[in-house]
Amino acid sequence: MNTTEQIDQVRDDFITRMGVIAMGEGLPRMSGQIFAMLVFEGEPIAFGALSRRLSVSRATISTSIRLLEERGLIRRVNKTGDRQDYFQLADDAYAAMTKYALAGTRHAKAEINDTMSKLPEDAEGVRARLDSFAAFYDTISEALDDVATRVSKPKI
Amino acid sequence: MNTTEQIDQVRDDFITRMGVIAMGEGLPRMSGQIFAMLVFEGEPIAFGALSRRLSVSRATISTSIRLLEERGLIRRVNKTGDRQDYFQLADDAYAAMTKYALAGTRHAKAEINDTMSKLPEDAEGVRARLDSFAAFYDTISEALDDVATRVSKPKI
DNA sequence: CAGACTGTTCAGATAATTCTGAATAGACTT
DNA sequence: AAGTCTATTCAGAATTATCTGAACAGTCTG
Repeated sequence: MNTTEQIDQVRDDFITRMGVIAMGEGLPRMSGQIFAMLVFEGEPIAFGALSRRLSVSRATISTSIRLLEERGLIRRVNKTGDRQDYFQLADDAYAAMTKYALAGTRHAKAEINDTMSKLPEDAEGVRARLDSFAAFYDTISEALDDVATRVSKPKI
Repeated sequence: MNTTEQIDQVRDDFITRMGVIAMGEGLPRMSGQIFAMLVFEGEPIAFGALSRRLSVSRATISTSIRLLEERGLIRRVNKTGDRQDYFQLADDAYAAMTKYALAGTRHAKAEINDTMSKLPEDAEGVRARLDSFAAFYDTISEALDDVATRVSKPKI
């Protein structure tokens, strides 16, 4: 087995695993696999190549790509002289990932707070418990906020 | 509208919302709703009451409960003189929740590391990119670990 | 012991997600 | 302009997740 074959095998394995990990994080498998492929390859990959190498229809690539773009995880780039779209990791992909999670925990906290605001004055026990719950999401949010800044590339 | 009716309405609304939040965090809606109900009520709730108040079959309660127990989020308690099982939040429910997430990020990092170990020596670019990816999960893991300790009740 | 009640399991039903192929529209080439 | 290549959209197919009812085993009660 030569080096190229070895790398191909490692890459396919990595893609498979990251598809599973992605599902655990609330992302569709295919989006995770595309992300994994972009991490692995580094350089921009063509739309058609994604469809071919992941053995999946162009329609699926299109919708998976959209999700990744919406979350700020990937970037669409043009190669002059080629009509295809190319994709690569966003510069701040990991920060974007973190911020998305952060938005989720903040939203959860907001929902809890909103619930609390509707409680009658005398519902002290409930209020205390919801407060603890909200505090938990707050603690996580703080931690994620910290991660986001640590992970962000310093803009020069 | 009296206070009891008001609280009932707020509770049902809270349960609905938390079902949605739970889905966003990779938990089935019903598990989230049960968890929400236990947070809201504070005191132990009977198996039958869960089925009735969430308008769902006993089979569903049984499997949802199992998931929550496996994750250490709730506790099954006995009431003397009552054959039903009762459930309440685990003492360290929020810490358990955090630890579960932490296990996920550590697993992700392990998968990436495993992939790296299979790379041929000369695949420097790939190695560097996977290293950044792993470092990201590491940063999140650290943050979650910190949250876990901050959220844990000090055992007296 | 017979009957009532409890929680679990599992096959099948139901609902939700994800993927595909066909249709479409835009852009480039000749 | 006609033909080719591109990405997107969308209705329906395929897959996956979730819920249910029935069967079951255990436990209590009379």
